[in-house]
Amino acid sequence: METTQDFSSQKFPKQERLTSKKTIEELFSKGSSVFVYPFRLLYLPKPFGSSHLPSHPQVLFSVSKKHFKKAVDRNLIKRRMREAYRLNKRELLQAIPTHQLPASVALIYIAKEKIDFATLQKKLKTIWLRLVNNA
RNA sequence: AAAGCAAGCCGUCUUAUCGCUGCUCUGCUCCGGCAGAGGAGAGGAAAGUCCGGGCAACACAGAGCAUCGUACUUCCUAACGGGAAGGCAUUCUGGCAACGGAAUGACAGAUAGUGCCACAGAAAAUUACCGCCUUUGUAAUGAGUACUGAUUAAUGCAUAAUGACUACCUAAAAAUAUUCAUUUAUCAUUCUUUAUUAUUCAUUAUAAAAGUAAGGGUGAAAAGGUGCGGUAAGAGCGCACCGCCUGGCUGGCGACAGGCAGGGCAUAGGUAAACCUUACGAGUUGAAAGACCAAAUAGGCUGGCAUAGCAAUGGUUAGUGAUUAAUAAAUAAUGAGUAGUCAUUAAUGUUUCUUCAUUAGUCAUUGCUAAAGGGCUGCUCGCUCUUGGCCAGCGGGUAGGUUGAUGGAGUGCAGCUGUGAAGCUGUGCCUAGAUAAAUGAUAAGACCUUUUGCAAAAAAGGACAGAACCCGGCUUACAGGCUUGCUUUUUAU
RNA sequence: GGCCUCAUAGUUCAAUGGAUAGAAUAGAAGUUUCCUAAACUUUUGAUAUGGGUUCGAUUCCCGUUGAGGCUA
Repeated sequence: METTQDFSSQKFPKQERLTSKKTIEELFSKGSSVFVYPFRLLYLPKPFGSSHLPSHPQVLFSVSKKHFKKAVDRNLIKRRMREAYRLNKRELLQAIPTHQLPASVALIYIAKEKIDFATLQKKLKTIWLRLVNNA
């Protein structure tokens, strides 16, 4: 496991995604949030004294069905968000010291219209910096 | 060639980099996975969830009722509210017509019953009302006839009066008769006008009775339609044609069509996407169903150890009592003896032993109970707080995982059967399988569309839309392109 | 994923299949007032949408769109 500490990897395997229903519920009920248009970011810090150190947070991307009725649009935005995170993962993770990394992060798309990939990337970086300052 | 309509088909492509999810192979592994290579990875509607089926769990003797759905016929199909072929109706259209063509149709039943049909209208379904017609009564008006009265005029083998003549008689006269005249009066007839009465006819009004359903401004809809006859007036009352109903016949598997005979038209208005009737069908719930594996945790269960209580049995220990036997010392008595001392006895004491009883403890076994301690009030009940252990096994089961779950009522081609939907045979082909949920992002190019532009080129954009167990349909959305057929127009030969 | 309900003026609601679709309130204009408020008068709907049944549809039936709810 320690060998996968390599930040240079642009991979985004399943361990780095948030899949557990329970932790999602916990995140949405207890997590603190940061808001930068067009995102809202929910995060949950690591449980105190947990022995095993995850090298990366578990991330979840979400788009509201109310704002985007069609599944095609939701899929497109989620894919763009995922790519933005994946391609900038190294930079983003190095910005935060390892012990301060949140355990789980939910990235929620708030805007009501589609945004192109470049600006999406920029906004993702700014909201991540806000998260760093808050933590 | 262009345009329109219809049917069918396709529905962006290529490369690079970085990724995502399965599959196969190889290697490594701490057996959880990891690495490398190869190859695969959204649709015609994947959508809506409107029908139907598979599959699964539960329910279920059978039948009926209720509820829901379907509704021209025959066929196709696993099934269907889908499809095919037909029938009928409506609309449009070609044609002089016969006869076609196209589109649409929730297209069973209103002659089983109930309900509703606003406004208008006589009336919305029983027929009633008005009206028409006939008869009768009454009234009025008009006409005719008759009677009566009045009136006017005319007429008269009428009457009377007067006069004359004649006859008779006579003195004369009167009277009588005849004839004539007169015109007065009366009467009669006719006519004019008028009145009354009666009657007849007509009209009107009114009342009653009978007939009738042709007509009655309306309305979406008015009790078969049109014509002729017929009638007091009318009426299928009769007849012709059309429509309707009934029953045979012929053709068709059938829906139905054709024709014949009869009924004379009624229990016949519309509405069943009003209730309803008839026939047929439907058990309920959905893959987040269901099946399996299974951490952690927990007053689940079982066993063992430990704990607390109660009861019984047995063992053991101790005490007490009784009993039996033994017994040293002390005490008492007796004897020997001055005494010490010695001996004997004692229903006395002590100790030990046997047996029995009882009490207490402890142990074991068995059975039962789980509680115990504290607080609130002294007790009971009640409430409340603390403790309620350790080990092993088992069961259910949470997180999680596996499965269900992707090759099938699949599809291209050919042949055969069938009008066709479709079926059968042969042969070839195909292969998404995610699970907070992959199938992408970026860059470059090609293709297409739009805008600007003479052009070159530039800019913007790439339809509708994303599998979630699977399949058959239906519905809805859709830029653009291709093929075929039909129609129209233009050009050329 | 599955199931159910609803849609009427700007807003909140009403309506038996029967016709100009009402009520309250808001908005606009006017009257009143020195001005405002209050009061009074007038005005504002393609009944979400497209079809069908019916003589006639807000109402009945079908399709589409949107909103809300239930289930796990």
